[in-house]
Amino acid sequence: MDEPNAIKMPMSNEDCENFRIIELLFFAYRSFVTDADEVLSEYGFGRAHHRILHFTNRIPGLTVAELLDILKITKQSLSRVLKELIESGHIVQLRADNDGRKRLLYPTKKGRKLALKLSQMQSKRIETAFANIVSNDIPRQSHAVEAFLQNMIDRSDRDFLDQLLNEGVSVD
Amino acid sequence: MDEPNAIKMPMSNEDCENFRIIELLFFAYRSFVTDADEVLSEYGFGRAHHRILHFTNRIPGLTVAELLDILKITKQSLSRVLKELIESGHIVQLRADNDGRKRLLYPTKKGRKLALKLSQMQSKRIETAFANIVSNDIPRQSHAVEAFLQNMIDRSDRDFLDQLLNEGVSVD
DNA sequence: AAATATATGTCAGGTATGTTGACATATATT
DNA sequence: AATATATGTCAACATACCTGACATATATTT
Repeated sequence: MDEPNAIKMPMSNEDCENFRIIELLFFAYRSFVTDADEVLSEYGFGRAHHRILHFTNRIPGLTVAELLDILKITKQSLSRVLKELIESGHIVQLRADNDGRKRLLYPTKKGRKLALKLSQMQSKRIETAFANIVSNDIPRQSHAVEAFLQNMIDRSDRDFLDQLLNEGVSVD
Repeated sequence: MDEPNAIKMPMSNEDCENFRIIELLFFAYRSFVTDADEVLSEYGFGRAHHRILHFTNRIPGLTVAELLDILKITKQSLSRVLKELIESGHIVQLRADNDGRKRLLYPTKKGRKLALKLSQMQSKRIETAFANIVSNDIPRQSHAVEAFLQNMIDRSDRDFLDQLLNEGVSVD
């Protein structure tokens, strides 16, 4: 009964200056996190495991409370995933000498190895993205950022998206 | 029975050059997406709704298949969320003239308005992040990227994280 | 010493967003 | 007429988050 009232004009940069950056962030981040997924699934792990493993390796001896603060999730949510990482021998908990309530989290050798493997995969993508920023992107810093994000996106996505978002769709 | 074998050394840049970028991406992206959450929840919407709404506004008249390709989710998953956006009057579907099977997605006035509101929130953070790249970050493009990502992170997180990740934790 | 606060863990149930597999329908194409 | 394509829908399930309530061990305060 309502007439559809469909708006057929695409949103333009006049509406919002940073559409391109907004979208690049979305796709770049997706490619970035997806790198690790395949390896993680071999262990029956997900992204939640990855985050915990990463920060435990990066800040060995951090407490559960600190980890919760970093990840901004609830202890119940952390608990389940952390338990699996402990059972699989990737992380250990040690009682703090100065305060017996605190449980300090440390990676094991196994945990360190996996964390490095995952980080190096992500690092490789980042390295390539930096390397492929061509020098005529320098004049404006925003261009370097834009180029970086663009380069972070999977090749398979990049062409498809560029076509869709830049050439656009006919507005009849 | 197993001795813990806890590793107490933090991972360093020698292990992996881009730890800093990896972490900045994580926190920057989190701040970026969290901007919209509060507004979305007023409508009973989540991030899935946001993504659909965004691309429907950005590419009005896109098909369901194209949207699935962009979001890389299943049609069953899309369906549930899209249905809510249609029922709430943010998106309409119109039959394609040239192919009656296709349902073209368009925002309504209401949908356009919400999409713009959300984009402008995110754009504001991006704008500020660009503006606060100080000029001595220019020499290397990577510095501009790093500064940008750093500036994208919520103030409240930034100081806490900087302390935790740079000054580190005592390794006894 | 007793009361309280802190750090952690756990039980139980709920939500949002994704998945797979099977099947239905309408429209195009061969 | 047969097949392919675009979409929708039913059902069951997985992951990763949530809230609320309660338990336990250790520190700190009174």
